[in-house]
Amino acid sequence: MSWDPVYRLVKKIPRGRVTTYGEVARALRLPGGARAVGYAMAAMPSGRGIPWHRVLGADGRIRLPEPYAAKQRRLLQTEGVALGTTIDMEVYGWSFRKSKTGRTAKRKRAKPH
DNA sequence: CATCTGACGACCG
DNA sequence: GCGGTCGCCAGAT
Repeated sequence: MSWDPVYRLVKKIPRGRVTTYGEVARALRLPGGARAVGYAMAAMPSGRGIPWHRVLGADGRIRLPEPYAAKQRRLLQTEGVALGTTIDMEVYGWSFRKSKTGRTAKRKRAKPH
């Protein structure tokens, strides 16, 4: 399937920064297709250097089943992302576009790794 | 070909 | 503020 654009976009996410499925879907012109993006992640070939763990739900919550969620949390922590009940998108959130509501511009203070 | 499901998101009660 | 429902796209059965 042609999920290449999705993978490429995810790979573009800087270390220590995260994004949402909806954000990716919008960047790929897939309105409402956030689920499709999630499906793409599930079908993602492992070992491709794709930082899939940097993709979260719009609420900054991990939308993965337990086994994967734990792994994702660990990976994010390794990158210096503060993991609470929900990840602070205003701090670690990252947009593919130049600027968006907050994100890169309004970010509070990313915890120094 | 019809229907359900899913690593989502927004709306409504 | 929270929980439930509907809508979105793609794949599987």
